[in-house]
Amino acid sequence: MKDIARDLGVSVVTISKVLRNHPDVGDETRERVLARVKELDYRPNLAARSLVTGRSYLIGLVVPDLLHPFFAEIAKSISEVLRKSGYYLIVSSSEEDPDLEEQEIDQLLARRLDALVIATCRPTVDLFFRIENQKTPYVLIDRSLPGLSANFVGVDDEAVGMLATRHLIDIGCKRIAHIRGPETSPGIHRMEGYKRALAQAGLKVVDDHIITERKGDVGTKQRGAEAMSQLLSLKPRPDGVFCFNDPLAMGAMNYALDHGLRIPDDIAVIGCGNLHYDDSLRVPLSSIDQHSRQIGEQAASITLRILSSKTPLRPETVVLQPELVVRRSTQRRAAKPASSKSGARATLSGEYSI
Amino acid sequence: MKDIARDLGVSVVTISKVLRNHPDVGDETRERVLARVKELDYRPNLAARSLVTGRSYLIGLVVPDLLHPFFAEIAKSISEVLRKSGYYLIVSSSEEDPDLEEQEIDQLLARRLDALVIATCRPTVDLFFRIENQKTPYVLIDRSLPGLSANFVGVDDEAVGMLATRHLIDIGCKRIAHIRGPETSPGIHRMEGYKRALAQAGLKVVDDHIITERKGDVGTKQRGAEAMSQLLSLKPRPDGVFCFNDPLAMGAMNYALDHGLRIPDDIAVIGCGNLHYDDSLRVPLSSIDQHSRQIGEQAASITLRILSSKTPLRPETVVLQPELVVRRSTQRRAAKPASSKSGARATLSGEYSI
DNA sequence: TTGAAAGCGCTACCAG
DNA sequence: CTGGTAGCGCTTTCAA
Repeated sequence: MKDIARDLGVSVVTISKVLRNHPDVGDETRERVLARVKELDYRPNLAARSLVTGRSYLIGLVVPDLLHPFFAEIAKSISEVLRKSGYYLIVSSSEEDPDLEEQEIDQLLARRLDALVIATCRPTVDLFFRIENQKTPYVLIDRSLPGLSANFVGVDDEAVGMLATRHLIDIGCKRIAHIRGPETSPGIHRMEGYKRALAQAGLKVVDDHIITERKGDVGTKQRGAEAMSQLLSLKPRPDGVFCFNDPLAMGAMNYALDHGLRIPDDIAVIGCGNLHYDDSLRVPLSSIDQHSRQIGEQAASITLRILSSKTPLRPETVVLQPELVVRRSTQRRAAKPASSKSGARATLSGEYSI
Repeated sequence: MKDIARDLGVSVVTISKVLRNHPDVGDETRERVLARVKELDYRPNLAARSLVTGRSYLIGLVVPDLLHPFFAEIAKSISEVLRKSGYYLIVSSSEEDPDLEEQEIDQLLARRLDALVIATCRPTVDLFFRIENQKTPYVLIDRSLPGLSANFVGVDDEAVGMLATRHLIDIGCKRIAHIRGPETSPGIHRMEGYKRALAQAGLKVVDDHIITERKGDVGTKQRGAEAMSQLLSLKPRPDGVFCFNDPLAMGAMNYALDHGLRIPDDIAVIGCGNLHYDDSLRVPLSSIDQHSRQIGEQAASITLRILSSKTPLRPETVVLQPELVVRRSTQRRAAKPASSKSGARATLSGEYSI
């Protein structure tokens, strides 16, 4: 910048103004500066700029696993929305490791980002108080934390559990199992929904029917297979399984099929996530859609709202209603009429905001 | 920092030293500083630091699509390697849009990152000369650009095409089609490999057997279905298809199955990417593994090497050899013995570096 | 319309 | 071991 100033015989201030489209600058001068800037392919140092303005136009996103399509899709939708307002997304992955997540967040805080969007895998709230201390605004997605009043966008996980379980009941399952997720809010609430649906139908909760994920595990597909093997050793054998997510369901289905069972006739399976490959599996998988795109978009909107507001806003919560997508893995002969190539969408659409 | 200095009656310089583990500081002073830092949960402003040191410890990664597991996996592996050396990854997605990619790269350059890793979707080299002008080191992955002598890590795409096509020939296919990829180096070279394998086997290249992706398209799965529908209208019908990647193959298989064909008996299908769900599909999909993890790791190593070298290194090229993974979609009755649950791995392992 | 001076938060350099 | 001074590349403020 100094160089350009010297070359052109103007001051750095003038250049700075031109670069920011400040009106206070003569047309001819502006042209000359622009020409030289283009010539040199000069780009102002944004880090230096944000040091003085106090705004980086950088938003951090922390997810537990970028390889999971659910989070990849969220990253994509957040990024799209932010970009329109000139914000830029930094994505980082905690690999489902609370300690790594802390490091990542520390790093992002130290870089003085304008805001953070976090799908946390931490069990406690302490870290978030520290974030608040730094006055960095943040939005939680997918997973909420009890005792923390923060911005949150996610799906109604209890409804997920109820929708899935009730569907299994509807198609005639009597012994419904649940391969549950981790000890985060979705894992907990989906299981609660499962239990509640059973109770409402007058069915008992059988302890052996609930398979708990061991911690610190990676391959959720293999995970699903192990869980299914446990379930199949039970007698009487369950005739329906609600899986915490689709990768788990995929592994579970594979195991059942490889052991000679028919899906859904011998055992029906439903997952959650409605991933794009669900309809191409050995048996197309019924699932609960959690509206990942919308989660991202809402999280981004809230972030932008906070950033553009002069006064601190009070925390906002957006809970999306899940949606049942029926495919072959739960379509029994005499069951519901609903059916189509891409799966029939049913019930409970819409969203509400508290 | 100033505040701490005032509170403790020491200078900011001392604090700075403590924070960077500089040896030149008294034990007692160090303790006092550390204590106060912890107390305030103080984090030095890394942006300010990098402004003066000229190093941000930030590496940018630009991929065409984060939702694609291939790139997600690369992102993950790069990040893991870099983290160990204290570098941090900024991921951004170009959505297969050359203009967007340019914007993203401009943005990253303006932030003065230490290096860039790019899977480009641009057809021309101009942008990269601009990057070189800025003296920002970069490594190309997956896609190379003719006429550009840059660091590159990728798979031998011609070998991919040959391996896949030869395999189809081996199992007895006579009319082998190719659903090709975009006009980037992998798309081009895989097709060349396909043609070469045909030629080597004395088979003719039939124009109608090569389906070209229309540009500016999104859903590669639907893409595959459309391509397959074209192929099935041919007479005589092809009896084998090599697809540019697995999502494409997934769509193609679905279409064929939905139209009453048997895979592999009526038509064999092979893809590329060896994605984690390949073995769970309606017909488990044979594929060519491109070693995504290794691509990421190598790219990260090269980056680190450049960053730690005082003198500019000359461009490095790493070409990984692809690997055939056989599953049901190409396993015909009387064919190769190779077979196992997770697919049999065959041939050409290893890697070489030029 | 232009630019000189001050300073964002930090580190490099060198004198004490 | 400690700290004053200068300066990274930019923007802000305000006087000319």
